[in-house]
Amino acid sequence: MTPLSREFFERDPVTCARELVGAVFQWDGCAGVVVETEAYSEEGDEACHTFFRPSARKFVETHPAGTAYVYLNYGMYWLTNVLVKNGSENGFVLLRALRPLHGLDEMKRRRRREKPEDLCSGPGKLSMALGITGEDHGQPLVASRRRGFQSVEDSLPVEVVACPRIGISRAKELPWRFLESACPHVSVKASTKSEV
DNA sequence: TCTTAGATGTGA
DNA sequence: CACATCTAAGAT
Repeated sequence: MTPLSREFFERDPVTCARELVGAVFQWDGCAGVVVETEAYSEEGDEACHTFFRPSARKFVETHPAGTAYVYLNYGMYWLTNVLVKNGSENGFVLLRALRPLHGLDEMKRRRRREKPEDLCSGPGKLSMALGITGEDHGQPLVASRRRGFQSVEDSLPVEVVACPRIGISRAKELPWRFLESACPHVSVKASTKSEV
């Protein structure tokens, strides 16, 4: 296990989203394997916040790669993203699902659910299980021992599939959702299967 | 297992 | 007013 450095997030969002699947995300006492992500691109992606929110463009300008971008969705769910930034292809990776590893009791308490598959199987659930809120918006997810990503070298390779993103109304066709194939902890099973 | 309606706050 | 969601409830 070695921490992902800022350089990891200084590439394009699609590559980062795909490669984050299989990494471990830890947040204080809780941790889980990333099993589902989505990429959002600052340029040419109408579903990205930067497309219709000046404040999001400002956020990209004023923060380094690896910063948490957290916002409230549908009035009640926090969604957790990582800023990806290399100068030419900026964007975000949305964390959509984890397979819980540590801190299950705390997750269960926050989620008011018992089954492990119900704890982090969706972006709103994930943030709730870990206790991520708007307070964490703008906080770094690199260069911290307790909060951030770890690569797992000695794990078996997982099969990652790409398919269209979920729950958006624009740019629906882009296959920028990445998930671990046949994993019971994802939010929605893969539709159009194309192995990566 | 699936489909549906309703709760809810904020940026533009 | 749209929105990168979730849950309970009801039908199948």
